[in-house]
Amino acid sequence: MDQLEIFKALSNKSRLQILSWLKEPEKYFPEQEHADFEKVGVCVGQIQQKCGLTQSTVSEYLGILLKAGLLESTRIGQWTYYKRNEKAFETLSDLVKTTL
Amino acid sequence: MDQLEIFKALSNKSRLQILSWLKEPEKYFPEQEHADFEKVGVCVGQIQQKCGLTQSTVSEYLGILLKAGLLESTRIGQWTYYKRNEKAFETLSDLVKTTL
DNA sequence: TTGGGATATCGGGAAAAATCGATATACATT
DNA sequence: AATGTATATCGATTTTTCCCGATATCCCAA
Repeated sequence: MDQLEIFKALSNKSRLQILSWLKEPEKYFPEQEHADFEKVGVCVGQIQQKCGLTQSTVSEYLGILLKAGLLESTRIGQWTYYKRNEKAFETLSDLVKTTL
Repeated sequence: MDQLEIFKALSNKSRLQILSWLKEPEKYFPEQEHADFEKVGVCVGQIQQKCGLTQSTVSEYLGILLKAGLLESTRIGQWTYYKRNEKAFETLSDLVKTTL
């Protein structure tokens, strides 16, 4: 768990927004055909539509959050689904409380 | 408590380092003549020496951490002392756990 | 009230991040 | 094999951050 990398990943309004949407996918995204929110999360295209950023930017941002360990991804067919890694947020919370 | 501002403040190796030093001033800084670590923290000059950055950079960095609410400052004579605002770290920890 | 020391602010050059369009890759369907 | 769709990567431009030196401000002591 690289503190600096995580804080950099969190230093962007759009990325914070994405994380908050992914906290309650059923609230912020329409039904998905091929996969379950709970199991695998939300696909890139859905996230992109809400963001209002280009596909390439959103893909990169998701990569940044993934690399920092805050998201997990699953490829199913032509789609890549992203969901939060809740464990990472708990670990981060503890880190902020005890060692930061 | 502005999430984004806080995460930006934490997105820098030197600033993280400073925060960690200020967690245990007596361990990382020599005795101070004019003030108490517990009460007011450590003065800019001491912090600068450990950083190896210029005086202006360190002053700016402390300002960033102060503005984000992570530090508190006290002016005594010609010195400005900075110490951690532990309450802010607890609040941040909770925020990461519950709302982020 | 003048000089010196501590800190803050200003202006700038270099490095990194944000963000895009274009293109590549990967998979599914026909 | 060819086409279409979803995502990833590349290259480029703009914006932001990093970090410095120079200067200004603030405070103390002589």
